[in-house]
Amino acid sequence: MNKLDRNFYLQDTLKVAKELIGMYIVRNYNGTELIMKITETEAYIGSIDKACHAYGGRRTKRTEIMYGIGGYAYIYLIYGMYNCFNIVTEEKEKACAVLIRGGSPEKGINEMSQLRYEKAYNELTAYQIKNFANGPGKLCIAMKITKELNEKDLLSDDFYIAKGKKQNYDIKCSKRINIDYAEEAKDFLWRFYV
DNA sequence: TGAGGGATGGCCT
DNA sequence: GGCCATCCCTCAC
Repeated sequence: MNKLDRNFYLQDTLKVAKELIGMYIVRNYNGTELIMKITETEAYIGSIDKACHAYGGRRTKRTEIMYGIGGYAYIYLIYGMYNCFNIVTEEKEKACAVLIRGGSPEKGINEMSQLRYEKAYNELTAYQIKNFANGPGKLCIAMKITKELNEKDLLSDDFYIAKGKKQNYDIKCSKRINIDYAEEAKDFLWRFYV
């Protein structure tokens, strides 16, 4: 696969969030290559964004990786049970990131199906297929993305993002999800999907 | 097809 | 001690 280089991640966060649509998350899990096509992202823009963990320059042990240079994974536990996978963007100290909100399985589908439902893919119901990875927590379950991958460099060989074939996606944008606490920032159109 | 609620634990004040 | 960038089941329609 055609791995993205560092410069890609150093661009404007909204641009990165949009261009990630249609690209691939590649992960080597116990010798099996898992590939997920990205279908939904959200941008979180550092100190100015009330929905961002780094809003107002808030800097803690958890958010420290966001203050580093782009191209690293920021993975955290949400609601006590689920992981969310983010990609840090832009230069050091910007504390911006893109949340991967959804994807569709491309390779290693049966392995991912086992991780997700403990069933072979061809045994899944239509409902389960529809809900395979259409949410940040679900996507992380399917690819076994856990805290162990937090702060990992996405230029590594076993966990990275790869360019898709040149395709024209009809990319839509909308408000972000479940950030009602973020006041005016909840209305920013920083969610992208196909 | 959609609303309602419970599970669950790290993080931060 | 309260808050969460979620998911899934149940139940009604």
